[in-house]
Amino acid sequence: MRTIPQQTKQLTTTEAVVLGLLAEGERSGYDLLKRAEASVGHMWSPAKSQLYAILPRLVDGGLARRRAVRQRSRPDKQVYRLTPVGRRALTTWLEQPSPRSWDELLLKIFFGRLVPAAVLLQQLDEYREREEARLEEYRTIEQKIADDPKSRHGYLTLRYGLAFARARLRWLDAAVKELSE
Amino acid sequence: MRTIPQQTKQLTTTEAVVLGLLAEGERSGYDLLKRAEASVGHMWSPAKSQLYAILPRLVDGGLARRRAVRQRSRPDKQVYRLTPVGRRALTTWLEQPSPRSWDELLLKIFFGRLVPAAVLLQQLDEYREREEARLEEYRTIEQKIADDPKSRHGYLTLRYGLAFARARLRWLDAAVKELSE
DNA sequence: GCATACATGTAAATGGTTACATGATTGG
DNA sequence: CCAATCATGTAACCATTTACATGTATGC
Repeated sequence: MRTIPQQTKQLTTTEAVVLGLLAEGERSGYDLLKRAEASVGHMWSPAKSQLYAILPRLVDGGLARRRAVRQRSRPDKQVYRLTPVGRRALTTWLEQPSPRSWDELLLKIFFGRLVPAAVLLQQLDEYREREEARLEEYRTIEQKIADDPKSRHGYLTLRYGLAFARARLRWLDAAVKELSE
Repeated sequence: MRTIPQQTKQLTTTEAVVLGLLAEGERSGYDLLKRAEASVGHMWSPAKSQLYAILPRLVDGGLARRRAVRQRSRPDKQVYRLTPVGRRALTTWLEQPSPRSWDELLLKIFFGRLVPAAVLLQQLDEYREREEARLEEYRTIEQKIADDPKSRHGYLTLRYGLAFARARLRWLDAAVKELSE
């Protein structure tokens, strides 16, 4: 049995996003920046310098392959393509439980077509619990400060928290429903 | 005319938060960590090491003063208090237009009692425009991908964006109303 | 006897942003 | 002629996190 080269180290969010975009097909750094801007960029957008730093790293790690493309009327470019190892790293990232933040959860949903719906449902479920706990916490705080005129400003931000915890739970419900079909 | 010592450099968000908490009164690093956890921590919470790094910097910059407190049954501690310069730096930060993120906007509201309501209303107003633009953008995208089965996952995250842009606008309305009284 | 709260820090790594640098081609 | 697009990077800086380090006092 041969051992498959493994990325032991965890992907950073930015790396995962780059892999996710690369999963659509062969792309140059410039392409990736444009694509990101128009889609996933609303959730996560790397700086140019960071992107160009990451791409060679992915190649070194065996997650992507580079190919030089000659062009006449444009500057030559390097295009990158996912390797099977890279694709595996991406799905592993997608499967990895307990997203650390909403952004991460959303990214996993965004790139979720690469993975069975059950994986996403699990991610959503885990987050639901956290969100419910948070809502509970906010409600406790609310009862403490609701009518205290001194905490007017704090109360405003708390109301933001309450509204958003509830909205997130509603979205989670809808997402679970949608992905269960 | 004497020149007042000025912090020319912008405060980082974490520094602003520390100043904000210090505005409540004299506190030790340990106190600040506890306080943050229970209140502003839901929006912004610095690591321990960062807090302990920032406090001496504030003293160096003339924004805070340090005082050693001897204790019998507890380890001795250092408590920090805002100087007038520090308070000024904080209100300048609060007044500074165009918050770069929601987090920053929320923090400014949270510490907003230190500043006339008009300042906050201006901040809210600026953000409203941005949020309306964003909602517009999302709606444009929605029309493009709504019925494309290939963008099911992207559509889910877009719906998150739409729901939240709308929720933010509702919150902005409520906040403006509340602060206009 | 052990966990927790009190109290403060250092060292190292990392992940990311901003600014700088260059240059060809296309379209108005 | 000028602006925008295509194309790729380096250098410097920064804010922040994680891990390490130490020690007392209180309450169960």
